[in-house]
Amino acid sequence: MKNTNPTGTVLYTLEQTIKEYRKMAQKKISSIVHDITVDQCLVLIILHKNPQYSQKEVAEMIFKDNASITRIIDLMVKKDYISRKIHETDRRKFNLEITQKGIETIALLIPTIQKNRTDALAGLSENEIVLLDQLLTKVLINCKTDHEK
Amino acid sequence: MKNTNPTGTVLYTLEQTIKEYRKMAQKKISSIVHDITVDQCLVLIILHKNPQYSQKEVAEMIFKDNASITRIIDLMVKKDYISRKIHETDRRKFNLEITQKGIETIALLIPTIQKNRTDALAGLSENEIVLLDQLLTKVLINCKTDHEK
DNA sequence: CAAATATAATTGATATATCAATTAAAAATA
DNA sequence: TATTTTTAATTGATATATCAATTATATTTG
Repeated sequence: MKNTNPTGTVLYTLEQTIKEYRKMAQKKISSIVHDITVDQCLVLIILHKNPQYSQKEVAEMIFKDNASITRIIDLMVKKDYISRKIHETDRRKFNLEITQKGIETIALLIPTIQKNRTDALAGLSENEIVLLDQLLTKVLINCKTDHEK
Repeated sequence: MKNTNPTGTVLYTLEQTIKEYRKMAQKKISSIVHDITVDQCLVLIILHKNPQYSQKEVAEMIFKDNASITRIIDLMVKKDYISRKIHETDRRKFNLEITQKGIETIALLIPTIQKNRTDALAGLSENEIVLLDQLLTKVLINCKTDHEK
């Protein structure tokens, strides 16, 4: 009875879980702010905490590649959440500045974002959360070392 | 020291882990068969085990929505992995048949797919895998019940 | 049976993911 | 310093995700 899912592995549950979490989180966020995605929220939060980050650094923080982050930030600039200014000392980079609208949006959404996380983890003890993180990290490292060689 | 990741939750590790797994799996699969994606492989496997499944049933099995599965199968039909025939008794549905090329591809890829999974879970005991699955399922159910209401 | 409702699949619009190629600028090195 | 190599960001191509609207067909119900 352990493996009833199609491919017989926990990796299926992993896939399904993150998908449901994303759906749930997006639904809650959309109900407060209509023109923002979960990923765009994360970019705002990262930049809020680390105003000096380049696109590349933001990308690494949320596991996106450079191409994805370019497009995500393009959209955020269009929607006036962020502005791009050329970096003073390294002209390959940008300074990314959160706009007033961006700041207001963060304030509006932070409670929701935090609630999404606690809701997702409801019923798990502190120990279980730590354990989950450890087990996931093992899998993560396996995959990383595997495809980096 | 528990949470060093940007948003301070295990959900980040979850996101990162599934992304690395997908990358690793795609890389290994691409090295054997060049014109197929991980998701397309899954469709082949599902149909192989359940030849009578409709698109909708395949979709549910791998957590895709109808729109996604329509497009995935479109591509697979174009690449001659699958053929669509109208269902005899319910003309809203299709019978999806794996082609000869599809069957050969499955045979070629199954060892790789299985190796990907065991590699990803290397170093985890049976108990740990069961535990991981249980913890993930708790999160999954939290998210589902949350956004289904 | 006819009308209303439900279901399977498709399509359009928009966002993200991935890979490869490109550009511009910075850093390293001969 | 001139040349080579790296790095940051962009762009193009293709695949997938999500939502909403639509089409065609089945099923239910009045």
